[in-house]
Amino acid sequence: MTQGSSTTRKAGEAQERGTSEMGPQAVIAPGETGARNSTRVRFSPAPTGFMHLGNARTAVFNYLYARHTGGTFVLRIEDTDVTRSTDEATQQIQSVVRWLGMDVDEGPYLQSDRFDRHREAAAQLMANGNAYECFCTKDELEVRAEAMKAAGKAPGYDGACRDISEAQRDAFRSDGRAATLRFRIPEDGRSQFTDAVRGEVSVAWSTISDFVILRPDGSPVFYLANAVDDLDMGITHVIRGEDLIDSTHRVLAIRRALGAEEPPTYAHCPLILGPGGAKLSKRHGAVSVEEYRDAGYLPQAVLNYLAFLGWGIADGNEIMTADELATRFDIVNINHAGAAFDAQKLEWMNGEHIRQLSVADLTAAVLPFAQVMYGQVDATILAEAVALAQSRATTLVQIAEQCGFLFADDDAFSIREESWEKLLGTEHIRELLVAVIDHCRTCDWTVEALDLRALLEPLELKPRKALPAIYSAIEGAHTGLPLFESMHLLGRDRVLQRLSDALARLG
RNA sequence: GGCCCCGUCGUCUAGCGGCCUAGGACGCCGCCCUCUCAAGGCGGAAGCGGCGGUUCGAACCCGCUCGGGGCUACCA
Repeated sequence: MTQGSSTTRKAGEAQERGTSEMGPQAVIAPGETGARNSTRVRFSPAPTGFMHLGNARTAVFNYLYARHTGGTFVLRIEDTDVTRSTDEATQQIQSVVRWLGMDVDEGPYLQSDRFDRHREAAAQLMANGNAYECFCTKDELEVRAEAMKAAGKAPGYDGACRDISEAQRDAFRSDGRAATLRFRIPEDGRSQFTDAVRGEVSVAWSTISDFVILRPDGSPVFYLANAVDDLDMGITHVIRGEDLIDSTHRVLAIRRALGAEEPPTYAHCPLILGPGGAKLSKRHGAVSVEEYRDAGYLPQAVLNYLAFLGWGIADGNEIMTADELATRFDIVNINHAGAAFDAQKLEWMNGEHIRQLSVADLTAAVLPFAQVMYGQVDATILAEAVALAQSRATTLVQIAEQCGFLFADDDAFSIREESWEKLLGTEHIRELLVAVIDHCRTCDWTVEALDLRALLEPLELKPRKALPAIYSAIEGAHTGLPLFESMHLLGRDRVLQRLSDALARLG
């Protein structure tokens, strides 16, 4: 609960800042090219689960557009469904947004802090005849919807309470029935708006039935809260998933009924699909941002990848920083077709970003993973190993694993099954190990002196055939970080120990 | 069922009536480099869902068809 109250307080503060932000004069910091313009976008997820990649992509688009226009990026938590919303999810959303490097300019606002305002708007809608009380119970609605479906008709609300008399309403109330508030949809005509990515979107009102805007417990439903908050918060651009495109007609209707003049610009983005084109789900593997974070993905890589899902530019280079993306990003380049999530491409992109990091930065990123795996690690040794691993890994976890032979306790060191087989299959393996041991006992402990290739010729062995065995003995795998550097980092004693262990194991 | 949307290599995409014998990227295959593995370099296979129009000319415009998706909640 501590978490919850701190979130609420934070949201409240931000809210005040938001309303008092308009000072008499806008101050432009020296060196800045211009004032923040009036573009206001918001990322407004429902805190009902983990941060899905689709949600994250929506956040990225909004953030990039805010930065592109010099506008304001607002975070609003749509927790109108109190039964499904959790404080943990609210925290996770913020933590993921922060991890991805997206600075929130305003918020987080919690819709649950604004229920009074939503109820006020609902009262206004009731007063001007755009909403009415509905006393139908959920069970009744379900039964009637089934019946309509069976009759081959659209299963929406049948308007039973639309025009009942005050006397009937009183009767329902004295029956102890609780009322929801429904929005009154126009009888005929069409709803129409211009979508920045879809163009003209229109639908007949007759296909939309009166919908609930206020629950019996007084909490608002999405449509109401969404309309009111976008209005109150001065949102100018709504960038979100295409799954919400049909709800736009309802939100816009509420807006108008509330007396709003100009609607915001809506931009509905294609959904992110799983492999095969089906909806992306847990069946397809990791679908939450947290999972990628924990698997050793760099935030800048995830952001980069997500930016190019459903958005594209002609330029060949796809590896970009957040700043470059913000410069290039624009709504006109958002695609129409759904985009399948490609974990392989994300992995490749992560590798690219890993390679762009300085060794110091990469080491800092790998350190927490290495510590979880091996306890305390020597930062200097780690940095040297990371430098060797940088071009050999696509995730931070892989790097930590490749460095494992340096940090794992000696009694925990083991050789992979297939690598031991490789060693066994190596010609003159005994002589080779003996020669390497002899060499390592006395040679200078430098990378140059540890170049084992000179030892191979007398045994008539090729590096390509023979060295993997030594890789196995030293690193526990026949593939790994460059051998001579690795031996140098491991140190003479441990190298000799591992080599003689291997020799002994040969029997 | 109804309403709405979408359709370029396996995947992400460029294309916006002639610049397209369709470009780039991931993945895949081959070669080079090389102490393993990678990284890197070079090369290759692979696509306009289909059918009709319109036009001198269509990936781009129109119609139909097929396929995919979304919505149709007191979820968002």
